[in-house]
Amino acid sequence: MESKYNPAEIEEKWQKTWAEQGLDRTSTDTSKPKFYALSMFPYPSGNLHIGHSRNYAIADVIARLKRMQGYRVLQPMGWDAFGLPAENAAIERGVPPAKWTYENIAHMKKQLGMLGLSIDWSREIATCSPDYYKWTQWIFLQFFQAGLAYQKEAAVNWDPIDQTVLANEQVDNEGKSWRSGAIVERKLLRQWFFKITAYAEELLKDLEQLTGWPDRVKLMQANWIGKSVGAYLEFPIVGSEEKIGVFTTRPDTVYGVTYVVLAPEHPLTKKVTKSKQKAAVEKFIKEVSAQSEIERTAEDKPKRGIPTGGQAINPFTGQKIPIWIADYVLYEYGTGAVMGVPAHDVRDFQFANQNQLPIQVVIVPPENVETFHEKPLQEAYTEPGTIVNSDRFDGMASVEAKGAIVQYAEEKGWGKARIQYRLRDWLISRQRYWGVPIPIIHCPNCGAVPVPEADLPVKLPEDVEFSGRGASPLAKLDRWVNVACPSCGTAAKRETDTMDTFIDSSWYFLRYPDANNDRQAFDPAKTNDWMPVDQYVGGIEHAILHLLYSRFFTKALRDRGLLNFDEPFKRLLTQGMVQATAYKNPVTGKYFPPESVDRSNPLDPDTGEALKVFYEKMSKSKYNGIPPEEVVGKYGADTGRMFVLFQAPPEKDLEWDDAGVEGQFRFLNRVWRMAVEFVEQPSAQKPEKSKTRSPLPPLKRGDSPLSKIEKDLRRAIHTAIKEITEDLEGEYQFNTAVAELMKLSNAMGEANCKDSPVYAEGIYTLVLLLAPFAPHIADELWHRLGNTESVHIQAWPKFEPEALIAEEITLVIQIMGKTKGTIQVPSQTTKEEQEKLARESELARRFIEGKEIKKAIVVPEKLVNFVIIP
RNA sequence: GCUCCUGUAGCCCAACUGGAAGAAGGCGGUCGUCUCAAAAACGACAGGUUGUGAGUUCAAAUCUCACCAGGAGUACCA
Repeated sequence: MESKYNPAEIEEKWQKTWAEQGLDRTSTDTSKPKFYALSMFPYPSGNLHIGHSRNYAIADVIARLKRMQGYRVLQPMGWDAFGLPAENAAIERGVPPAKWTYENIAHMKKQLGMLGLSIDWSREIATCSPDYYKWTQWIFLQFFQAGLAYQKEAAVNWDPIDQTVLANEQVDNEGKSWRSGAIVERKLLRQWFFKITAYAEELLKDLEQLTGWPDRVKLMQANWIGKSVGAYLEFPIVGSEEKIGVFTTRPDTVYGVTYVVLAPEHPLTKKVTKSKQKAAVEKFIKEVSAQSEIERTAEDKPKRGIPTGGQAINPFTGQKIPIWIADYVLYEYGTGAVMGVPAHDVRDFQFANQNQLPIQVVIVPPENVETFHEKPLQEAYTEPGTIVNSDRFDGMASVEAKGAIVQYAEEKGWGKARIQYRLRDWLISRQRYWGVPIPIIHCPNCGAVPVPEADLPVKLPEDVEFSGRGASPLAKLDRWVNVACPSCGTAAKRETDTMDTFIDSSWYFLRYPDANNDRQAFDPAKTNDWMPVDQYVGGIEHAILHLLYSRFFTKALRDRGLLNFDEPFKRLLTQGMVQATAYKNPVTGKYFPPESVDRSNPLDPDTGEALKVFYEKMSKSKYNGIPPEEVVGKYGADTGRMFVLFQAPPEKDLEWDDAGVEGQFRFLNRVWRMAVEFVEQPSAQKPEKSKTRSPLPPLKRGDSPLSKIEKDLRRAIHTAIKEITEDLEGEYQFNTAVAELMKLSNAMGEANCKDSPVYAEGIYTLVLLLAPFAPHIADELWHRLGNTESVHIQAWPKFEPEALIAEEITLVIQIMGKTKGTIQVPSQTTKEEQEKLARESELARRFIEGKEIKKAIVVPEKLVNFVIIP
């Protein structure tokens, strides 16, 4: 038997053994409680780097812990396999997308295998497989029948690089595409949408139940949904039957409205414009529409507007007020028109001042009702206050006036209460090839007709050409496009758009519990049994996108009677990125591979300029991605796992550090040596062999009571069990859990009782506690200790409370909050006894002699603080 | 601009619900043991105003306020 720790050998051996024994298969023993551990499935880009593995290592530790704790655990894996890179590979290199994708999957699956993850591969799914996307199409049809999928013409985000439209969620705050980084353009197109807005209120409200989610993710979703409570009010147009509807959150300011503004795109613009203004208005609209979205909404840009010459009536005051159009009013939000209250809105104030529009104060600060009018307003007063100049509402508090004015408006028929959301419907069609075909046939007689269920899947044709230009390859494929209408038989055409790939990932977690079902998307009984996901692990970048869409899908499918729960992910852990050193020329922006530069003096090999050295997210383009093979080959997967778990708390970014990796390797070596020496030592107290799932194999204990050394070691052992279990069950502090493992190993090394059964208990416990983190070495050592079954099916150790009790404890003595020293006192004494012992101690007496003690503060088992009168 | 997070030794990071100026663990550093030497291993050590300033408290890294620095989200949403 080799006595040196050889990770390459044992890792391969155990991975093979586990596979043969089916150790990673999902248990079907329903007498056990279930635990569904899920990592966000990867896009098969071709290569895994060590950054990805952090995600899987975290989920794997949790899955392995839960298995040892007696749960039946589902930890599946799959591939988010549709998407543009495959298509780009086809355009650039002529490789068919399917071939490219499946080859990448094969390679990445091998890489994942090296990490020793306890994944049930019998449930593997790939979203690009017809077995899977058949059901994506089926779900689309469910949505279509429920009125949740519809077509409309809308101004949409067009990505000029990827040649497709994008959903709002997929455009960042700089107006750039999430994928290509291109500035998106506005286009008016007829597209497919999912009616996610129908669930706006529930998506917002149910965030409250997600107590296992990080607050910031919930906050981001709440902001994205953007609920505003206010009123819809109508302003009749002078000389017309029509009215301008506006949404406002400040109905309490309606008596201060001095003008109304329409968005330039607003259809009423043409009707209200007087002939004198026509030319100027048209010119203005042309200028605005020529601007890009970002130009138009730039922060420091002055608000530009122009009068239409038309007038409206403020029904509350009966006054005639001018109608303007301005670029700061967004057509897409609310009604595309706003009421102007310059006295009480920052933007309106700025706009009114620029354009010499009147300002009417209707709310004043409650403390200076009398004097507020004496000076002209310097800025908008947006705080609550007392209502003035508002007829019957004068003197009312503005917060109360909100409701009163809305009620009054309802009585008079001028408007009503309204809740407005920022969330828009989800644009789901994409003008690309490598995605799920939308199962719709457009018939000249019947309109949009769903493909009958029996004809699913609508397969993606494989013999297509990729030019990379113009319309999607599907649109050019006549023999695929032309089809008879399923309803009336007339010559009709297939929908040639494919679905947003975020649809594929909005339900994959529902498929895993029943991944090989060829008759249903999933058997509701199985999915309802396993769902919701107990622990979901993934990147923060999906805080809105994937996580919001999945919540929407869950609720929509629940309402179709397919699911019996409201939320898909009970607990969410958003892990930080793994960063590595990147070398960049700050002038040219070019990155260099670390091996091409001198690390002590990094210079650009081409120009000789000094390079900037910094940590950045691992990526191919920055030459700083570390392939798992490199780490696994050098130190083994166990070391790699230990490092990413230890180096930083899971939600924080982590900096790759070669020296730190070596530190973990050293630690595993130390554990190895300790266990092997124990096995080889003849005098060691080996426990009886046991096949049972008892917390620990029963130890042979002598009759003699434990020595102090043994008691101290035992306390260290059980403290480690307690701390590590808490770290893994509560807030997921893998970094401190690993530190506890190290502490235990240090305590073992120092303990001078290698022949004691307590030492044996320590060895066994250390290996068991190590198992979720470093599964290979743990199983190898477990077997070397004489066990015949895997460490991973053993019961997780439980700490014994009495083992934690120390005989003596240290009490801190403070005088006026200043520490003066410590005394040793017996443990398990009362607060009063502790105070008495402290008071009588020589240490305290030195300070309190002859002084009056005002009071003594006792923190049990910790300190006694005397407050004295000097 | 608004909202949120972070700020502890050369570096990464601990510190339970406020409770020791002995702050866990790791990396790096220094010194020693071992060795012909080195690596590995083992042992020992290393003066840090807990970003700054104020406040609350018997007691503050921990609570409050202001400021500084870094990061994230969001941005004319009416």
